[in-house]
Amino acid sequence: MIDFTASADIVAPQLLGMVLTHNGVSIRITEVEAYLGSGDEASHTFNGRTPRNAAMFGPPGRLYVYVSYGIHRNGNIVCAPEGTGEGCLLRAGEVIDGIDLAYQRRGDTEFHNLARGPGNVGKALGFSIEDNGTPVLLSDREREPEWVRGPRIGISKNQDAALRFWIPFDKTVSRRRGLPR
DNA sequence: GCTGAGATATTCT
DNA sequence: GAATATCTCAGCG
Repeated sequence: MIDFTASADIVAPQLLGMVLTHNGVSIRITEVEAYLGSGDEASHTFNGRTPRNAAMFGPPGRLYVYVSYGIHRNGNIVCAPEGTGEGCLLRAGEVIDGIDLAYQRRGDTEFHNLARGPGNVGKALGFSIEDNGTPVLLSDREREPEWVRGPRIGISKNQDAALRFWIPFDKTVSRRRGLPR
């Protein structure tokens, strides 16, 4: 079982390949990003505690959901001891259960696009603001999959930090503008 | 495959 | 009141 009181960049690779179940849909996690508490300018918690990011300072192993660009619901798993403010952003996954429900929420699309990209993960799993602080349902994985780490995506600060973790060559991992596979 | 534009909650001044 | 944000989609090649 994962020790969620560890730092986010320690927990992140352990999440890869695990099955997350929420609101009737299960995904196998294929891509995550770690956001640290201090010294990480890109983290929501960098400028201290606010009503929005309160859940990230709460007990680890819980959910932190926030609205991105006013449109998307992005989900994080809270890491590190309570009060630290670290988390792992769920960037992509492969839907393995509740597929009908996922299609219903996402509309007609390619199968591997169902939970490809952070906003789409939130949509497929039906994240909402009310889910803040709710426990995360994770299955144990049988063995650790192969994974790699690299720079994060879609942020404007501290891009050089290699805090993105993903399973290489997986169809469901978001391939952003001309970045390495 | 790549580019450009749009959407609004939250925070900062 | 203004700026920013852990993006996504349609439209084109």
